[in-house]
Amino acid sequence: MTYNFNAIEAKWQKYWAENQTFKAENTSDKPKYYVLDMFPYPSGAGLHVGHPLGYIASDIYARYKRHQGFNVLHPQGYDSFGLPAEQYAIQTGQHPAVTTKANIATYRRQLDQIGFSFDWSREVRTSDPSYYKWTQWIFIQLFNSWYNKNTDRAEDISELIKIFEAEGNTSVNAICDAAIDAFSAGEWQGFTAEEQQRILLQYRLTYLAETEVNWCPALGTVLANDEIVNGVSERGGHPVIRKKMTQWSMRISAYAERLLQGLEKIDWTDALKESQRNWIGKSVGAEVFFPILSFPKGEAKADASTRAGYMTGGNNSGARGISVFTTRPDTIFGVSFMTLAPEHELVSQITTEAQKEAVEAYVLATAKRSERDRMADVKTISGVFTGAYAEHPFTKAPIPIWIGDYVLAGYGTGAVMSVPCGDERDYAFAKHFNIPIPNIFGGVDISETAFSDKSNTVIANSDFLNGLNYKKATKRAIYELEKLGQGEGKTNYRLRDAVFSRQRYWGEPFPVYYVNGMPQMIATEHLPITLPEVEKYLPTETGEPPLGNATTWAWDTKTNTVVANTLIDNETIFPLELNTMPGWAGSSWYFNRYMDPTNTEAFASKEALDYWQDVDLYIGGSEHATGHLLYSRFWQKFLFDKGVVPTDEYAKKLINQGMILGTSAIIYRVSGTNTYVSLGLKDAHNVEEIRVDVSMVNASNEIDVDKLKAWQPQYSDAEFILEDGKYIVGREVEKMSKRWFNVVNPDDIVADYGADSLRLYEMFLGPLEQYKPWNTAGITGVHNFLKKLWKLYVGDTGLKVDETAPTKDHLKTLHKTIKKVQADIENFSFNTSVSTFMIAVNELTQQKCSSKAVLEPLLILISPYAPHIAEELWGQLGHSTSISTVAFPEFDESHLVESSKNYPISFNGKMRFTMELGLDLNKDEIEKAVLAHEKTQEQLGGRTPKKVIVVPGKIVNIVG
RNA sequence: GCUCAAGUGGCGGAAUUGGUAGACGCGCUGGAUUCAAAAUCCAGUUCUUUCGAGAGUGUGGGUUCGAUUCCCACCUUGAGUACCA
Repeated sequence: MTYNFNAIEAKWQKYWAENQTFKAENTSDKPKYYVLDMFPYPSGAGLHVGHPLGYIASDIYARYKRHQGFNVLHPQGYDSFGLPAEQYAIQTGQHPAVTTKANIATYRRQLDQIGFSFDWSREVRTSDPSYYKWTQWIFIQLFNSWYNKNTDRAEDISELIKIFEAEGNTSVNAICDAAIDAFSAGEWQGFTAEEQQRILLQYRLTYLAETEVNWCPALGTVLANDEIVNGVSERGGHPVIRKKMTQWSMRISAYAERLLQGLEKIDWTDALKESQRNWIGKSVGAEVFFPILSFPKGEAKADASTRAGYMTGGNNSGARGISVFTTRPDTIFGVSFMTLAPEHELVSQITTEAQKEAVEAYVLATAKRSERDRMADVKTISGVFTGAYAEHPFTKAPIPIWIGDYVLAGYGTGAVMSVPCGDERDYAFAKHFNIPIPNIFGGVDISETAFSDKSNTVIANSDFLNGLNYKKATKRAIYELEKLGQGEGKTNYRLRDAVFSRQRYWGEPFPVYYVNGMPQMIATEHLPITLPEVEKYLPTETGEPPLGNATTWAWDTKTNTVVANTLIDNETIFPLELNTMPGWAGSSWYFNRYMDPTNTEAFASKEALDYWQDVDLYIGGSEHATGHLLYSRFWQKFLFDKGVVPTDEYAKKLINQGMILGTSAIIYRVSGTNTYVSLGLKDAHNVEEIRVDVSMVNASNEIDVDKLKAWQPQYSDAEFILEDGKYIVGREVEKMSKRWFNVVNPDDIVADYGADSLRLYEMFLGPLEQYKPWNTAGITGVHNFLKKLWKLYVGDTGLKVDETAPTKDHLKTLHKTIKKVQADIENFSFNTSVSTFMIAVNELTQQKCSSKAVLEPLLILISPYAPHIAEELWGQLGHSTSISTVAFPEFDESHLVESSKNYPISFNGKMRFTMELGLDLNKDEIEKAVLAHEKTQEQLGGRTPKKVIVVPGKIVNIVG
C-alpha cells in the first residue's frame, strides 16, 4: 500500500465537513481559546502559495490547542467590500456582488483543499447586509456619543445635552473640534434645533467636517496620496487639485492616549507597537501665547488663538496674538523670531503694507506646490518677514514674525516659536535670513550648529531658568507661563481624525439622511439600509459619488423605508447619504461577530461575548500596523466604553507572518537577436534579462527548452545556446506577481504533492515572521518525509504496527520529539519542529520501530501539521473517531536520562576532539582523565596548561 | 535623517540561559539498483591544506577560560516613518 495522498486528503476533508469536527460551541466545560486570522479580501486572482502561510500557522496552533483540551474558536470569513470588485464592475458592468460571490467560491475551494480546521458555520462576509447592518449600528452609536475627558470615556450624547441645558458648555471637558464658541444654558435653550445640531456635531465621535482631499475632476473621484504621481493621477495622468469636501470623520484622536497606553498590556511585536506609537506621535510640552504688538489692519476677527475663555485669569485675555506649541518651553528665552505656516489664518491680518506683496507672493507659491513637493524638498530654506512683531511673554521684547513653509498648518497650532540655538531648522532659517541666534545654553558652542541635546542641557541667559536642567526648566517655565496666563502644559498628538467617507459604490451605505443639510440617523430598528442598485458604478456627471446614480435612494420618515428619489419633498421624504464607508469599517469589529455570527438582535449576544471575551492569538500581516490594527483597537475601546464588549483590547497576542516571495526565472537574450544564452555564458554577450514562467524550471535551475518554445510564440523558432547540454536560468527573489511569471498556485502543489506536503513545506521554509523565497523544487524534501512516515506504519502487505514493547531507544526518540515539538509550537517555531519530525522518523526507521506505544503518540504530535495523513493512519490503527481532540502526549524526562556524555575538549576555546566520560565524574576526575588523554598531550606539544576549565555535563577547556 | 529588524555553506535555514558552528532539507558529487530513465537506497559535501593541521558566522575593536550569542563603532540589506516645533 502506497501513500495515496490525494485520496486520503479528499476522504478526510469530507469527513471533517460531514461531522462538523471543528464546530465550536459557545458553552463548554473546557477553557476557551480563540485563534483568529486576518480575513482575506477575495480577489479575482485566487490564492497563491504565499497567502496560506499565516493560516497554516494559526491552524497548527488551533489544532494543538484542541489536543490540549481547549474549546477552540477558529473562524474564517471574507472582507468582501472593496475597490477591485468595483473597478471590475466599471469595466464590465458585472455587479460587484456577483463577482465577489464567485471569488469567494474560489477562495473557499482553495482553502478547503488545504485542510484547515475552520468552523465554517461561523463564516462572515462584510458585504452581507446581515453583517453590515451591525457596521451601520456601530456608526450610529459613534454618532450618538461624545468623549468626556473628565471620565476619560465615551458617553451618550444625551448626557452632553443635559449639561448644555443646565450650565452651557464652559465647564465641559471634551475632545471636540478646536474652536467652539462658549455659550450659557440660557443661550443653548435659545438656539434653534438646527443650531443645536450644528454644535453637537462638533462633539460627536463621528462628525461631518470639511476635509481637504485630492480631487481629480477628469476621473470624478477622490484619490489617495499614493494614487498621485507628480501632481497628476497615476491612472490616465489627469490633473489633481486640492479641494475641500464635506466628509464623515472618525474622532480617533479622542482615543490617542488610550491607544498608546493600551499597547503596554498586549503581547504584540515591538516593531508593530513602535509603528503605532510613532503614528500616534505623542509629544509633551506647552502651548504658549505671544500677543501681537502691531495690527496694521485694525480690527481682526476672532480666531482660534483669541477665542473667548482662552487663558482665562491672565492679564492678556482678549488680546490678539499667536499660540504656539513647543516641546521645549525651557528654551523660551532663546526665541529670536516666530514662524507661521503660510496658510495660517493670521497671516493676512498682521502683514504690514510694506511686506504685503512679498508675503502674498510667497503664500501663493506655497499653495501651488503639492504637499509631496513640499515634503520632498526639505533642503531649500524659504520664508518671508510679515513686518509684524509679537511680544515675548517674559522679556516683553518685540519678536519678528515670519512665515515659512517648514511650518505645517496641520500640526500643533500651525505656528512655532523659533529658538535657533536649540533647533536645527530654526538655526538654518536664522542663518539664512541673518536673524540673531542668542545662546541660552551654558558651556555650549553654537557657532556652527544648534544644540538640541535635552539630557545635557543647562540653561543660561534666561532669568529665572538659569542653571536649571531640561526637566526643571521646563517645569518652571510652564509654571511661570501659567502664572502670567500666557501658557499651559500641553500634550500634542500627531494622530489625525480619520476620514470615513468614500466616493465609491461597493461599500457599506451610511444609515443617514439629510434634513436641511443636517445629517439624521435612521433608527436602528430599520437597519440594514441596503446598498441600492445603480446603472453605472462611476460618479455622476455632476461629480456626485456613484450612489448619486441610484433612483431609489430617499428616506421616507413616515414608512421608514427607502423610496424613489422623485418622491423627495424635504418634508417627510429626504435624500440619503451618497458616500459609502471605507474598507476598514467592516474589518474593525468582525472578530466580535464570529462569536455569534447569526444573531439578529445584537452584533453578538452578551453571553457569547462574555464566554469568548477576546482573541487569544491573532495572526496576520504587518502591513496593517497603522490601518486596520489601529482602527479596530479604536472601535473596540469605544464599544467597551458603551459597555457592549467585555474587553478594551481585543487581541492579547499578535504575530505577523512574513511574506513568501517568488523566485523568478530569467533567460538572457542576446541584444537584437532571437538567440538566448545560458546563465554561465551571458557575460560574453550584451544581453537583456527576460523573466519566464517558473514552472518550466527544475530544481537544478535548468529550463525545459521544449516547454519554453511552446510557452510563447516568440520562442518557437528561437535559438538557445546551452552549457553542458543544458539551458540554465538566472534567478531573482522578488514579490510574487503575474508580470514576473513567478506566481505559484497552491492548487498545483496540492495536486502534485498533497495538502500535507504544502503545509509542512510552508512551515519548513523558515521562521514564520520572516520574508523568505518560495522554490517549488525544495518540496520533495518534506514530501519524501511523509512517504517515509507512511512506510514506518504501512508496509507492502499492510499495517506494520504491533504491540511490541518499546525499547529504550524508541522511547528516547519519542520523548525527545515530544519535548522539542511542544516547545516549538509554543514559541511559534514551526520550521524547527518539521526538522524534528524528520529526525524522529529517520531514527525510528533506523531502529525498525513497530511499537504502537511509540507510533501512536508520534501521530498525535504530527497531526496539527499534517492532519490528513495523521487521521488516516490513526484510523488504520483501529480508532473510529478523529485524532483532532486526542490528548497531546505527555513528556517524560526519565527517558532522556544519560549516564555518560561525549565531552568536547577545547584548547583556548577551540574544540579539538571529543571524549566519552561518565556523568557521575566530578570536576577533578574529569580534569585528570582529559589530561591523561594522548591527544591532549599532542595538542599541548610539551607546554603545561595554565588553567583547565571544567563545566560538568557541558565542556572542558584547556588554556595554555 | 530617525525608528525597528536582519546579515551564518551553492540555496532555505539550525544552534532555550555565552559552552562541539553549519541540525534538517534542497542542490551538487560518487556508488548501488535499472536495458535506460524516473523513483528508491548508501556514502560524501564550509573553506584552505604541504593531509600534520589551520581558518571560519558582514567589517574592525572589546569583555570572557570560551562569543553566531554580550558591549562599542562602522558597512550592507529590508521594513516603517518623516520639515511634528
